[in-house]
Formats: sequence, C-alpha cells, structure tokens
Amino acid sequence: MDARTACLAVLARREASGYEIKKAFEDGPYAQIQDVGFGSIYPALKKLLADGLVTIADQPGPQRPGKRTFRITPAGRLVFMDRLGTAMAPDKVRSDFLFRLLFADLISAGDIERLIDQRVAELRAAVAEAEQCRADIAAGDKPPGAEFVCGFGLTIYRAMIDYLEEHKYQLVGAALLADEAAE
Amino acid sequence: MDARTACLAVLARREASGYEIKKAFEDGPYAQIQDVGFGSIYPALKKLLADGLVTIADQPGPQRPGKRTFRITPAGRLVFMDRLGTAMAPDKVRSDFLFRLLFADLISAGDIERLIDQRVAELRAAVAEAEQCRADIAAGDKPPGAEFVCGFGLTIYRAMIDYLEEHKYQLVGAALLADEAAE
DNA sequence: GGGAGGATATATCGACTTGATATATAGCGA
DNA sequence: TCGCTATATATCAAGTCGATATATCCTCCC
Repeated sequence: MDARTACLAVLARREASGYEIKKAFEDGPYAQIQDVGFGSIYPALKKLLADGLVTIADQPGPQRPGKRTFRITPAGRLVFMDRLGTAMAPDKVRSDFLFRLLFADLISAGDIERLIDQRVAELRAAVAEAEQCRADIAAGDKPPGAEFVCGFGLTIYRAMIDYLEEHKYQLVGAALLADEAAE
Repeated sequence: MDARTACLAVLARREASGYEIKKAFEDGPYAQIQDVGFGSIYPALKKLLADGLVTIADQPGPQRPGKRTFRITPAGRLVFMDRLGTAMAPDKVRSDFLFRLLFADLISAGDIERLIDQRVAELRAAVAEAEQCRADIAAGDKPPGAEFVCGFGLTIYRAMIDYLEEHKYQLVGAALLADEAAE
C-alpha cells in the first residue's frame, strides 16, 4: 500500500488537508493497520494533484492560512476502486518486543518481566482505544467495515494479553534458573 | 530495528553468510517478526565489517566460490547486548487485508467473501508452519525464547482465524443487503 | 554425458518511506 | 502578554524495499 493509495482512501470518505490525513492514520481504525508520515503524504498529494486524481476544494469558512483542503475527483475514485481490486501485499508484523524475547537467554529475569509487563500495559491501552473506537462507530453512521476491523483488533489485542500473562513465567522461570546456574 | 542489529542478532547465534541471514528471516521464528532484504543486508554487513563488529571466518570445508561466512566479534557481541537493553520501537502491523475490509462497502459481497476465505487459508498455512517450527524447537536444543515466540504466533493466528470465521457473515450480509438496495 | 531447473550466493539500483527538523500561525489559559 | 499546544506545510538525509543482474553448484531425468 503506497502513500498515494492511502491518501485516496481517506479522501474517498471526506475532504481533508495533508495534516488531517496524517491524523487519520494516528487514531481511529486506520491506526492499527497503516502508518504514513508527512514525508510521504505531501509528495503523494502533489503527485495526485498533478495527475488530476484530487483537486483543491474551495474554502467556504474561515480557514487557517496555509491550509489546503483536498477533494477526490471522479477519476481519483475510479483509480482507488481499481486498487481495491488489485492483488494484496501480504500482511506484515514488525515487533521489536518479540525480537527481544527471542534473545531472552541473554537478558536477566527481572528485565524480561519488566519487558512483558510494559507490553501488557501498552496492549491494555490499545484495548481501551479500540473499545472507544467501536463505541464511536456504533453511535455514528459509519461503514460496516470499520466495526469489523475494530472488533478484529480488539480480539487480537486480548488474545495477546492472555498469552503473555499465561506464559510469562515459562520465560521468567527459565531465566531465573539460568541466573542461578551462572552464579 | 535496523538491518545492522538484525545481522548481529543472527550472527550472535551462529556464523552465517549474507544469504543465510536472509533465509533466517524467511522461515523460523524470525519470519513472523521482521523482514530484511538483500538490499539492506549486504550494506549492513559491509558496515559491520568496517567497524570491526564482525569478521570473515576462515573456511575449513569446501565452499561455494563467492561465499563469505561472517562471525561476530566480542566487540560486536557487546554492541548487540547493548541494543537489547535500549528502548524498543513500538510494534507495527501493516495489513492490506484489513485496509480493504475498511472499504467493504465499496466491494461486492462475493469479493469480500473471497478476500476473507483467502486470508483464512493463508493463516492456516501460517499455523501449520508455526506448529512445525515449535516441533523443531522441542526436538533441538533451542533457547527458551524461540518456543515462547512460536507459541505466541500460533495463538494469534488461531485467534484471527476464529474471529474471521465467526464474523464473516456480519460483513458479507451487510454487503448483500447493500447490493440488493442498489438494484 | 548433458541439459533443465532450482538452490545458493553476492551485489546494485531507483523509488519510496521514515524520522527529524524547520518554519509559522492560531488559540487558550495563567 | 507570555508560553504552551495544536494546526499546518515542507524538506532532507539515511535507510528500506523490490526488482534485477550475474554466476556457480547440485540434483534429477533423459
């Protein structure tokens, strides 16, 4: 998924500035799935504008000085629909946390426990956010996919928490034994 | 996690060529967690060699012509241990699959069902691979972290399959209703 | 023996992403 | 009015990604 498609996706739902597109990928359902920085968004919007897939919306209300609100064009909508039908890239995970646990034998038992506790706390925060997100969706008139994706995230976060709590001492215990043996 | 650290991690366990490092990130426990291409590995090894964190191991047996086997140095081991203690980058997911489902209202019911079925099939393959991986670990004398991480992956994959199968018709049903309304 | 195909092996290139940084205005509370 | 945060755009160096080029070795089958 390139930045151009990501911008088109947000604009397919509503008009937005580059800044607002960035925010859409920081919270809400997109946040769990994708990550796009300014360094990708602004060049992408420039290209989309040059290709006629988005236009700059005229500004009815009082606006911030530099702000430009983008609107998707019919051509842009066609291109986006076409992308939705094209082959998917395989899903990817990048986890520094699990990477460290692979080398648990090189870390002290205390540090392992701290690492896992910290991650569980982060996951609990993610659960709270996903629950909030789902409540917002139920209240507003959002597309059915959003609820499905939020529910998916919620389920997975909970499964992760359960696994970490159930198996934590398998790892910490092994580290304690190793620490003793080293003495 | 940069490519240099990734190379050091593999070399912390055993000597390996660039090609073998790449393979380590294609199957086995690293595969679920990280992804590194040749375009990152070879420049990383060059830098590590220049910094004295790895050396080229002498070649006892008969070897392939161009092959160079790298060995981590004591300095490299220190740097790697230090990295393990440094702040973690937050975990990231990138899912083209979920992204498409967010726009399920723009896709036909049949296509949604196909999309989900395909993903479930991929996940089943991932489960089989993780089970194989865990069996290999139990047989050999692998570090405790590997079993933990494989089990984690297995649990999450299964949770994903369950959710997709249980909620599939929530999404497909909504799409069918929308298709009818459009006629 | 020989040839096809696949696995092993290194290297590089352009396009893109990432993370940091620079710049500036608006709004709000102390 | 001073400082803080949020809004807003833009750019840069460093690094990553995916494709491609090149070459050798091994195995299987005719």
